[in-house]
Amino acid sequence: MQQKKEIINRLRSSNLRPTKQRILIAKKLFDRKETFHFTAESLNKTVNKKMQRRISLATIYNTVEAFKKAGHIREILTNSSKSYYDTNIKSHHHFYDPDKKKLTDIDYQEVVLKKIPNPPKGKKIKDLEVVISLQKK
Amino acid sequence: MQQKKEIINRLRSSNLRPTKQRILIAKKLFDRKETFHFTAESLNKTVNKKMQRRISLATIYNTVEAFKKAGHIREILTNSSKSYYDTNIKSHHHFYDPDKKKLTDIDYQEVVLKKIPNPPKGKKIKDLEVVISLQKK
DNA sequence: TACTAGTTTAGAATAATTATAAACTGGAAT
DNA sequence: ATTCCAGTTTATAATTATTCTAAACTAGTA
Repeated sequence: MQQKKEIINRLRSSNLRPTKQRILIAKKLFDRKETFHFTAESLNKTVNKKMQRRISLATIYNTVEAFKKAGHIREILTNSSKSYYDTNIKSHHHFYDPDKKKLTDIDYQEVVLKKIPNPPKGKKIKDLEVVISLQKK
Repeated sequence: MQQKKEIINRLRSSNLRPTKQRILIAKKLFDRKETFHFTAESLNKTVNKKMQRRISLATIYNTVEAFKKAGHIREILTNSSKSYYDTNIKSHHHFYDPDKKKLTDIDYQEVVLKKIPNPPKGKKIKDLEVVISLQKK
C-alpha cells in the first residue's frame, strides 16, 4: 500500500496542491499493482462508489487533466468518442477490441520495431504507440 | 480525373444508392492524387464551399459512416475529440502533431515490425496502426 | 407514371467535455 | 491561533461533436 505521504510528495513535486480530492483520486489510480485503464466517466463511478461526500465530475476532469499534464497518466489512442487514460506511463502498446470497447496492455517487449522513420524537421518523437485492433475470428 | 461512372460503380458495388450527394462527396474524397485526411467538419466545409445547393451536415455524417462501413475510408486513431478519416485504406501509419492537430502519412515501408504479439483467443488482428506523436525539438 | 424503399434534411436530442463564477481550503504570513 | 489569498472545488451552464427523428424527397423498379 502506497503511503499517503508518498502520494502527497508526488503531488507536490509536480506543483499540485495536495487536496483531499486529489489525494483520494491518486490513491484510486496509483495504489494498485496492475496498471489501470479508465475514462473520466469510469473514474467518476469508481471514486464515488459508497462515499459519504462525493467528488464532483468537474473535479474528476480537472484532476485527470492535471495528472496528464504532470505526466502521471497518459492518454491512449483510440477512435472511441471518449478519452481513455492509462496509469502505465512507460512506452507500451495496446490491443483494442471495438466490440467491447476494451483496451488491453501489450507488454513492451512483445512488439519489436526494426525500422522507424525520421521525424519531420524541427520535430522530435514524443511517443510511439502501436494499436492492434481486434475482431472476432 | 475519375469518371462519374467509376464513382457510381464503386457506390453500387457496395450497395450504396448513387445519390447526387454521395457522388459529390465521393468525388471530393477519391478524385485526387494524394490521400486525404479529414473530419466530418472539414469535409462539410470542403463540400459546401461555393455551392448553390448545400449538402446537410447530417448527410455528411451519414455518408462518412456509410463509406467507412463499406471500407472506402478508414478511421484514424488519435486522441483528438473529433474523428479523423483517411482515404488511404491500405495499412499505413501516421505522425500526429498535437500542436497543429495535423496528421501526416508515414509510408508503409518506413515502419518495419520485427515482432508482434498473438491476439487473444477467439480474436484475430483486424488492423495494426503505429502512431508517432511529435513535439517541438 | 406511379410507387416505394432508401436517402436527405432541418432541427432536436444526446454525450462528452469545457467554461463560469461563487464558495471553499491549504498553507504561508502575521 | 487567526487572517488572508491564490489555488481549488463545485454546481451548473455552455459548448462541441455526433446521433436521432420524422417529414419530405428521389432513384430506380414496376
